Amino acid sequence: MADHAHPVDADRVARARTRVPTREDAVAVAEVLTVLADPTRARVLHALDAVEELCVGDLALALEASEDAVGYALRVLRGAGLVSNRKVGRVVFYRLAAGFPEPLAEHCLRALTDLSRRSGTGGSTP
Amino acid sequence: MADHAHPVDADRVARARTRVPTREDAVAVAEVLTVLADPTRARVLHALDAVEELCVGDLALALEASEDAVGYALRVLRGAGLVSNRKVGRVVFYRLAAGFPEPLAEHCLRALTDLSRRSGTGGSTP
DNA sequence: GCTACACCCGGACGATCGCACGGATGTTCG
DNA sequence: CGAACATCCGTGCGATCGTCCGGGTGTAGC
Repeated sequence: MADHAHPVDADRVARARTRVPTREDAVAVAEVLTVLADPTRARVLHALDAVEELCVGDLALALEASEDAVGYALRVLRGAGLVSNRKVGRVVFYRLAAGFPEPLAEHCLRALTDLSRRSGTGGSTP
Repeated sequence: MADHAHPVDADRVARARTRVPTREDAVAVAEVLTVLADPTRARVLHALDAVEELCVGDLALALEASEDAVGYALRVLRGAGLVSNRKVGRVVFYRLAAGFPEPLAEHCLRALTDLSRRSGTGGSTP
């Protein structure tokens, strides 16, 4: 399947092979990250982390986003099992799911927020 | 601009507003995460983290991916400033960029790998 | 010089994503 | 009982993404 049969560093290739995750695993990770890699969804998670619960309308107010956008974001987050909802009357309150991907994901978000604030988006330092 | 003028929990909304990142910041984070949220790119980073340097062809061998896919992944990673390249003759060696986004990103990747291995993609805990 | 090689680049195609729009569901109030 | 409300769902559009294809650049060896 490879276009050339001449590994320059056969040793390193073999070593790398043992430490590179399976494509299957990588796809799973990518799916989780794809869910986090959206401005609206990330902000929804931050908001839900800041306060315990919020309903859809209030969430839209807090994020200054359209209710459609928030609704779609919540739909995706729910599909990924990251948030859970509690229905009280005609209002639906959302919160972070009980088994939220460890505080690690939140760590990840916060760390990257800090990072992006420091160096900007495409900034490199040659 | 909001469709309804009746916040259910005006207090929580105000509190959430102070802790939710700017949309601008969220976009920056989303861009970084989008770069990581791809099976090929994530595996490239893992491989480069495992061994010091690898050239494109060997990288394709280690990942069992087409050279085109690896080439595109490296192009994107380079554009994001996550990898740097060293040219020796006609071979180009890639490594993690000197100012790699802290080991945090790698932490994040590893943690999510572990997570995805435990519960799968859409797994809930009944 | 000329061929083979390792890699890069630009365009094209299919797939997916995020959001806006319309309609539908269940709930509260007069 | 009927109207207003908060939210959900399916559809469509514009944009972006990832990969494949063909051709190009610079180097190593004969």
